[in-house]
Amino acid sequence: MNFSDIPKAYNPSEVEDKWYGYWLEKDLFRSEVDESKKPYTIVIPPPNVTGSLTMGHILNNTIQDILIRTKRMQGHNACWVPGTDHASIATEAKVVVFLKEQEIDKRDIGREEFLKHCWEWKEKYGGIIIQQLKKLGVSCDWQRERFTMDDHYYKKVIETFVALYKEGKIYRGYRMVNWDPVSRSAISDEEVIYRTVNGKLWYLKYPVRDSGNFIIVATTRPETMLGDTGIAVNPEDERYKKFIGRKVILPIVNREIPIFADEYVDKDFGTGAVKVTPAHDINDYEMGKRHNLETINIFNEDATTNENVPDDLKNLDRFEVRKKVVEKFEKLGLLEKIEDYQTSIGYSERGGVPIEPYLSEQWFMKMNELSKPALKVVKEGKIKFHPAHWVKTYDHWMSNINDWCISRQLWWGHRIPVWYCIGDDHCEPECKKPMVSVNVPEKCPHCGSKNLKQDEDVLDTWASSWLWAYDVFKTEEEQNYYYPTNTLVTAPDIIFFWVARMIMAGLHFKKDIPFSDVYFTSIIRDVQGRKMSKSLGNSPDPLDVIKDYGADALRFTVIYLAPLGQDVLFSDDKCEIGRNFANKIWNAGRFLLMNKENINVDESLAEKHIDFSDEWITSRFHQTLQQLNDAMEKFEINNATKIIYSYVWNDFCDWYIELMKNRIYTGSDEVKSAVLTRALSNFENLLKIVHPFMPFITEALWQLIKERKEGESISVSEYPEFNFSKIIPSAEKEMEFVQDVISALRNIRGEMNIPPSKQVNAFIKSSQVADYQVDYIKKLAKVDEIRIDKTLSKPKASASAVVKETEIYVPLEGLIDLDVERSRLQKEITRLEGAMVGIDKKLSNEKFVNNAAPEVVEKEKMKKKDWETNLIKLKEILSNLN
RNA sequence: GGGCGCUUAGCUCAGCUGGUUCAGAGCAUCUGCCUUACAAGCAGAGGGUCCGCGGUUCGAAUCCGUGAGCGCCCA
Repeated sequence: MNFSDIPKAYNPSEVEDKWYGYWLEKDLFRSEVDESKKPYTIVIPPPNVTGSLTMGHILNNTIQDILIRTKRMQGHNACWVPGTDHASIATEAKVVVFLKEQEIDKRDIGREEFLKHCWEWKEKYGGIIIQQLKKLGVSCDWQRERFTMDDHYYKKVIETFVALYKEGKIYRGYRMVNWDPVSRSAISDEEVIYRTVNGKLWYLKYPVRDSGNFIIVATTRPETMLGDTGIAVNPEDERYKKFIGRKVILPIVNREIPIFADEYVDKDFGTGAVKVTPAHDINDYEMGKRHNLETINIFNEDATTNENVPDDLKNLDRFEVRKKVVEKFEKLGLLEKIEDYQTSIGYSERGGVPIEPYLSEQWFMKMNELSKPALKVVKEGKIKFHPAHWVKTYDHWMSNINDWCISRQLWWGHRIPVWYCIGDDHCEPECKKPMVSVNVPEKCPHCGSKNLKQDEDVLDTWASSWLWAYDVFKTEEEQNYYYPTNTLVTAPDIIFFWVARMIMAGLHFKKDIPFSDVYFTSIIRDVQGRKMSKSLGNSPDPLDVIKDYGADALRFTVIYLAPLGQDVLFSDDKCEIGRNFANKIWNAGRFLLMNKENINVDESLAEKHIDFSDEWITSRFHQTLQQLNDAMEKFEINNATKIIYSYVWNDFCDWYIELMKNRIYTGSDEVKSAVLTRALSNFENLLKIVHPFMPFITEALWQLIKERKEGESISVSEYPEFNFSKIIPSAEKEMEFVQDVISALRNIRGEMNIPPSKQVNAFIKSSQVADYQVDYIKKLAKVDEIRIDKTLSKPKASASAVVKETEIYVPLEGLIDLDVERSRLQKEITRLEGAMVGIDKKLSNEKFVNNAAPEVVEKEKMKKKDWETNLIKLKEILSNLN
């Protein structure tokens, strides 16, 4: 191949599809049970099947891919199970809207027909997100792709319901729930989002029966007065004591309702008297139970008024009826006043409208027993959270957990496996009992009737996805092998919805934790710090970003910007970080490949002609590897990118490649071969540690630098192993010295404004500089001739520097500006003097010398000695400047 | 009201269990360069009372207390 044809700039689009296709074709991400290997398992947080990829998914899945690719290369049996979630309420809402556009109401077409539309919808839009994920380069085992409504999984969800029912952990109850009037379904506490809104407080006057008095109540929801069945005051409230036990006439409705005392009432809120609507407020409901109040439901399922209100107010929307009620009060002269009032209102996460506290028959799961062990494993550290501070949030929620409302008045989802006998005339009282069973019961066990009806409701989506960590594995054998999984990577906003519930399910049904580590990702925001949302239009389409910058660039950038536990402020153009980095790697590879055309690669020379720069880069590599392993171990993935970036750019490219050029261009054939052979091997190691982060470019280069056999891939190559003996302090020290000398010379050039085209010479007063270093210094500092002599004296009209007691002079007859040189030297002297003051203060402080660790004191003394020498020399140079 | 997190260079952020001048990186800025891997680049430079106050300590960006501002979660 002619490597000179390799383009100067990395072009991701040419590379990505090709290699992703190759990986899939060679089935490299397939995992099967293999007892001889240790599994490393991740289950994907299943995205909504009909959703599309967001930046959050990018971050989340990149992290998973980094973990799984690293482990795969390190020899684990890496298994990443992908899949999607049916997202009951979200998907159903979309289909409802879609049908509505064709003027179809789901109630008109019925359940069967509606579900057909849902499946069609799923076929049409499901899988888009999976295709998008593939563009990101993720290494999932696609043969294991699961869907929460697959037959197998569906059955498991149903079996779980039945099992928990039999254990007495699931029950049916008539309760006040969070009702979403748009989807006409109950939702869980966690799906309610509270927002502070500017509302009003209406003061309504209720006439007290048989007296000329009124009681004034303040309310944020005047329309609910139609369902009022009592007035409550605090028993200690002197203002109202005389009214307790009397009745008021409820205006408009003309119902007599009692005035009673209850501790719950806050004397300082409003007027101190509150209206009580047991059917439409959770606190009122509790009070109603305590005082045997009537419960009057005034709303239909869609929050329009029902037959329990006066005729002229029937069938009105809740906000419309509010207006009318207030108008009526005003007309009756019973509206005392209206105040502005800030209040917190619960909105449905899905419907986007205020939720309605609503009494209905629902299925609940008892959480108390399930939550206790789930809290314990996290508090004891059996499951580790990253960052750890989420433990507190988890603890708080788990300790205050309520029973979980698991039924939804929806059709798309896992239909509750409960049947009711609607029997015939022969029904027994027992026939009222629900029949809970995995399979359709043939007949009522009590009356023998075959006239049965299944519960209309489906289960909360999370009541299916909480089994995800094990039921994605279909066989006992697989579950035993892959479960518990290793790491869960997820967004912190579903810590309760999903993480907590998976832990409960895992412990209860599998008797073991579902994963040992949970990585909570950052939240991606826009540059102004706003959450990304469709309505704001501030959410970039990741596929566009991939098109513009490349998947590797996007992956790298997002991780580079995402420290553990911190939000990420993202904009497309930040992907330049990753794109430039990819380009840097590409060109390093290009450099090596171009030289490969003229230089033989000869493995037998790999250990020949080694100098300090070779030892140094190896030493740096192993130090990098050590830091990298450590960072990955601690889930500091963001830190890992910085470690890699710095090694690739600052060590490998800036110094190693630059140093190598001397020998590559001017060495003997054998030297050239030795240097290039080693360089390619070093580069291969570099590619391997970058690969989990940037899989495409590293694969492309890995395939180019050596002949590879069909089916080989960097993604299944062996990860480099840290070797302590490869860290060579002497080589690092020598390199540091050479770097310092070069930097000093470059600094002189820069400060003196000497263009690169202008050659200069240098004098070095030292016995430290070895001949073989001189070539490197010449090349990198662009110096023509270097004279080394430990006795030389300073040449006239020269700029100077002192590096580790070595004096460097650059004669600049005619070029030097003495003022510039003076200020250069003075700056360095000032810096050193400042440092000396600090160190003198320390060392003359007896308490420091006595209390500090001896090695710290020793270090300070050494520093002082070095700086002192340099300082003296610099001052001497400055005073002799001419 | 309770809990959590954040505040370090113009911007975005690193700085682990106090100790190398510890005050850093990237971007942005300024200067000089198309030096045969890379201008998506190279070399050099400028830039900060580490939010305020108090404490512990020989020594604090780092630990403790407190105040202010910002953000998130829960009630």
